[in-house]
Amino acid sequence: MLVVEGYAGLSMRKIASAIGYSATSIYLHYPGKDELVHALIREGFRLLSRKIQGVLTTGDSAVESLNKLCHAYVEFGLENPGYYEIMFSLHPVSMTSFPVSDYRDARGILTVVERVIRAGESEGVFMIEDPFLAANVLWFQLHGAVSLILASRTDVSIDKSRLADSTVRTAVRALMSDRLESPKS
Amino acid sequence: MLVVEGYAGLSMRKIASAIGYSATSIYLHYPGKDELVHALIREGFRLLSRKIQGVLTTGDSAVESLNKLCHAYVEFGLENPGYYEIMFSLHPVSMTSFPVSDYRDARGILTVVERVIRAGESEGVFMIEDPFLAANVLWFQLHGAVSLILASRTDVSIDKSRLADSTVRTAVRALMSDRLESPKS
Amino acid sequence: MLVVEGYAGLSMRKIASAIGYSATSIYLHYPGKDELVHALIREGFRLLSRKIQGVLTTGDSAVESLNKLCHAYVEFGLENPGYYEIMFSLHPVSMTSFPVSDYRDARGILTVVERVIRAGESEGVFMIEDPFLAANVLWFQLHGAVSLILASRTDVSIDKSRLADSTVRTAVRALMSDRLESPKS
Amino acid sequence: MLVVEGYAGLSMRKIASAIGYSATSIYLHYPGKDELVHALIREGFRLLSRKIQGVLTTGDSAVESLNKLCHAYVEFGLENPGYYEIMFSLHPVSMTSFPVSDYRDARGILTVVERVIRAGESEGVFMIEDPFLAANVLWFQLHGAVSLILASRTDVSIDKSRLADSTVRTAVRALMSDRLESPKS
DNA sequence: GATGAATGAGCGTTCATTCAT
DNA sequence: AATGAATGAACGCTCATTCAT
Repeated sequence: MLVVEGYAGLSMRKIASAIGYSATSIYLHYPGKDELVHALIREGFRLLSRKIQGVLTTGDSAVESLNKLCHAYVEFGLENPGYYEIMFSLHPVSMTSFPVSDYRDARGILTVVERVIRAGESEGVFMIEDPFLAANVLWFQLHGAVSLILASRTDVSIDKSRLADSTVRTAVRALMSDRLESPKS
Repeated sequence: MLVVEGYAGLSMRKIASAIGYSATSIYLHYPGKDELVHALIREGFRLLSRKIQGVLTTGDSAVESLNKLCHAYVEFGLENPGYYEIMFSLHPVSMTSFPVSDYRDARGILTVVERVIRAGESEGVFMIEDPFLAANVLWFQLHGAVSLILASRTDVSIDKSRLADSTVRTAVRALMSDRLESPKS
Repeated sequence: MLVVEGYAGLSMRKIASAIGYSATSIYLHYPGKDELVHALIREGFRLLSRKIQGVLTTGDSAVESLNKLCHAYVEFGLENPGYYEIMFSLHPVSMTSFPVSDYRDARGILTVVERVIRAGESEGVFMIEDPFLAANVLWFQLHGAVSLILASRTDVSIDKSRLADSTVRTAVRALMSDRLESPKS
Repeated sequence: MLVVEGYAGLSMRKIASAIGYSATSIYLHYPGKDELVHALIREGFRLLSRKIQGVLTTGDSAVESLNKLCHAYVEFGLENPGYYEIMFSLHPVSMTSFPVSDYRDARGILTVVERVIRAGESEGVFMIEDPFLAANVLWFQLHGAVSLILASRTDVSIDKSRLADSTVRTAVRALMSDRLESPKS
């Protein structure tokens, strides 16, 4: 349902009728809508996490790893627009009481990126002052692409996969040439 | 209203009472909510466009221009979360029948970026194969930052302005070092 | 509706269908159920107040006044069980945010009683230490009768009007013989 | 549960989780909610009955007995608002099919009162024409006090225990001075 | 004796929209 | 140009109850 209509189209009633149960039945498994969405978010992170873990191969160079990782992320986003929306775009106001612990999985993904970046530093191919900050910026780049493509905000004249490819290439290359000083703030 | 509550908090009733008119009166000016939001989107693009135009100064180098432009964009997003949301994140489903022509303003902004990039090429400081593609990728980077910051998905331990600064710096630098071949797709 | 089903049977939907309107329409006149019930309570007090005022005649002795007043109160309760319930029995939990000012009307009624009691003192027929306290106790007596009769808790073998009469007589006489000391608490 | 939330807060689900059983299990012991509440009502009467029996001492004068009895009743009501509510205020509509026999306990309490009144007559301190009627009126007085205090309808400026004391005193004294003719109805 | 799964009915409420005036 | 009155649809949610196990 998330895929088709996005979060806005996600109502207890619709879910119920979609799965062939009464709306009441959902409340047997989740205390309320918040918790259900919450569970979906966790599931989304689990899927993304698995996909990312699955793509990494020991023996790969840092650049190769990063490339795979970025492509996996973008692919996940484009293939799971509903999950992606609740994971990364759902307005905070709708997310009251969502346990911070559940974002640990998300952090976990960022940590993987960070680790690859550090590996690249060891290999001498990346030169980063603040790997965590760099991981965030990388994430922004990928998210920007996924987000705008999903929101159909990109020019139809450009192929989406070309956009994705360029984004990933730019993102990875940015790390390779990043030998300038970091902000002093 | 958009600023305070975001798109979710935007209802005809609330708008009506906020402007001191009856809800019915809105329908004298807009056929429906879609068209009203549509108008708001145009207004948003007008604001962003004006902000970006206002920041550019003749005589600036391409890099300087690009820096200013990027910062202006990010600033606009962070200062106008509601506008930003409907301009770039609102789910397509809610946007049926939105005339494509209205995205011309948006395109206009991209075109400005593209022009600056071309100027940088003339100056010899940028080396880009496909300036339009590059402009899009640049946009993705900025949007990713704005979007995730607005959605409160960034680690609280990192200062938001530092995130923004790093993003802009990375984005601009990416253009400067982009001397590799473009995708063959 | 209150008459037939009591407060428990008072739902926005039922009201709506009872008056031949949609449930939504009620919200055009009252912000919510609380306020609607609130308005009903005020209306109830207005009715009771009018009934009590209407029964008092200048020239009556205090005892006569009190008798009429008590009978009017009991009669009101028995004839308007729904109103009576929300006025005097509705559980406080359902009454959050009910402006205290609205109970001023209720107080007003008590004040009338108090005034009559003071008049009786002047006439030398009542001897009361604390007229306000006495007015409350009198109220308790009447309310007890109304409340239990409405709740069908009285023995069916006793005629309800006889119960009411006895209650009123006892209540009035209690004031006449009250020449003992008041509590020292 | 009745004590904390009153009848309104009494749901099968809540009861079930409170006693550590499933909601379904309750139906093994009671055909439905009505019967369960019914049982609670009986339990309430048992508690009240025991309290009243326990307070009576052989050797007490009728007046003393009556005083103790009245205080016990009021105390029970104020201490067990939930029980008191279902015993004496619950709307008849919710009580369809409640066997009248179960009110025998209630009657029993009234009978105790009646007996004390007759004892007082023998002692020459009470002069009552219809002891059963008088017992009812006495009950009304006490119930009125309990009911209005529980419903938070009394003026906050008057101490509740003072209200209770005055009520009891008035009630007892009413019997002592009741030497006038009864209604002719 | 006990339960998990399931449900229909109902709740108060909000929404975008229409229409006669 | 403006509005009050009205509505159907939908929302999240709670309830007492049933039934197969």
